[in-house]
Amino acid sequence: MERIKPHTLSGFMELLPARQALMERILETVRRVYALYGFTPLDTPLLEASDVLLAKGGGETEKQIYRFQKGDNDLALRFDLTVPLAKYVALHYADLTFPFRRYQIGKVYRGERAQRGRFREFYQADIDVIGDGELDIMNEAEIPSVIYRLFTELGLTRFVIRVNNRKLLTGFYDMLGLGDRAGDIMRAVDKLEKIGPEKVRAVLVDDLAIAPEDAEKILAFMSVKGSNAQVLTALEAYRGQNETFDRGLEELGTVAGCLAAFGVPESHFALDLTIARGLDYYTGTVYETFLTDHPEVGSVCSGGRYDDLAGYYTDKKLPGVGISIGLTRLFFILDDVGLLSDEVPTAPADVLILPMTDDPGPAVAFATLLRMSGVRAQLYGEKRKFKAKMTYANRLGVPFVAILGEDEIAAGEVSVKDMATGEQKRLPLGEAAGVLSAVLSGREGIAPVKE
RNA sequence: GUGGGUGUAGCUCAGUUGGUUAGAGCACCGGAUUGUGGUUCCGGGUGUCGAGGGUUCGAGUCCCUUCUCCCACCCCA
Repeated sequence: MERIKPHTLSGFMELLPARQALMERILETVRRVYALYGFTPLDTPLLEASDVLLAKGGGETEKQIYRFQKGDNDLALRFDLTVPLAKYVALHYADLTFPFRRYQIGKVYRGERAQRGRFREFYQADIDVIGDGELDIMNEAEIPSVIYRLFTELGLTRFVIRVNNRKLLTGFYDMLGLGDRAGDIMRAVDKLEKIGPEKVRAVLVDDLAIAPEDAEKILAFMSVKGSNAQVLTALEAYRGQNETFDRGLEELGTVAGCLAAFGVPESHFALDLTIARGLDYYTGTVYETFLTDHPEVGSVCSGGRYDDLAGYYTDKKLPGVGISIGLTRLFFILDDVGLLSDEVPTAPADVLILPMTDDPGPAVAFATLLRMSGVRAQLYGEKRKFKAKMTYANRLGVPFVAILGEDEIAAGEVSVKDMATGEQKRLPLGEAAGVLSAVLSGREGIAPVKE
């Protein structure tokens, strides 16, 4: 028989058990924090009708989406969680309560070429607040606090949430009479940090045919840096020339002004005029979160305010604000730089029970007793040499082994071995269960990431 | 989609101007130790040299085709 060489497609992450356990822990943390802010869980199909997913049409989406035929059905894999949300909200509009706050964690698919930190299948963890007709600015101000809380609970300390406002930018470009070029310009300016001001100037002037004096004004505007207060003060100089700009400045001030009350320290928050976000549907506050030590992998969390979520599906005006965390990318980089915690108990069980006799009854009964006490217990039933059983325990990383041989069974006891210290003790069954339960509780609450 | 690399053991890699039976470390398996793992010692190579074709007395090595994966761009989490 000819064997097929097993392989996993590039751009698809596949983890070994210990790593997967850490990933699950991160997923749990994300769910817990999102729920803490009043977001309700939502799930939607991985697969949708192509006409639904591609309602917007054209552009990168069409190029990158996985699309195929099954019978007469034209299907596509979701490439983000926002479009499915738009469909969902339009479809169930009558049954939802607005503002609708949902979180969704799921895999999305993009048929682009994989590279370091770029995946073709990856987890996104989204939150969005959808308003019916209107949505207060406070929702935009609250978003950074969710990011801050979540990243902190994950164990991260070195990250910065960068915030900008699209109205500020479009207003500014309108002032220069470049409103219709805003998209191209923003994309060029977005590269400032990566390629430097000289190259951005070249792109603006040579590639985009922007007048040199306008390019100077753009670069001067983008060079506004400093504390939040300093940036806001510097922006005051532009006030009064454009209504949209002024509104953007107000909004940015409001968002920055709420930070302290929301518990976000200024050290983890930066007004950054170069942030624009590639997606063109943002209309207000935009967010990008970077790991301070690893800017090269790009944003691990981004999003913003949009005015029209579901215009392709409904007449209802549904403004919203949301963010998406690239969990797979985040996990990849943390693992890559050795930041994933090695203190998290990733063993699949706390106690491995080794029956030494032909009759498994006593071992099964002890396993049941442990599980009743909330201790994760696993039975090892294979008839192998004792040494092999111990090796198995060692490789699983279980902290305790419980040995039930003839002597122990006859005495109504069990030998409990602490794998870390090598210490071994014989205890009555009930007492052993109590001791293990007590020792093992209080091992929770360790962040999945160390810093 | 564009451009550039790569491919030898489970992993990281070495392999001379083409030369006979393809190597190292780690990992893994067995034993020392039949009720004690993680340390130590002894033993074991587990391989379609990515695939197909060609040149040659002879190909891991040279040529062609193809696939794969990686890196960068585009774009993005």
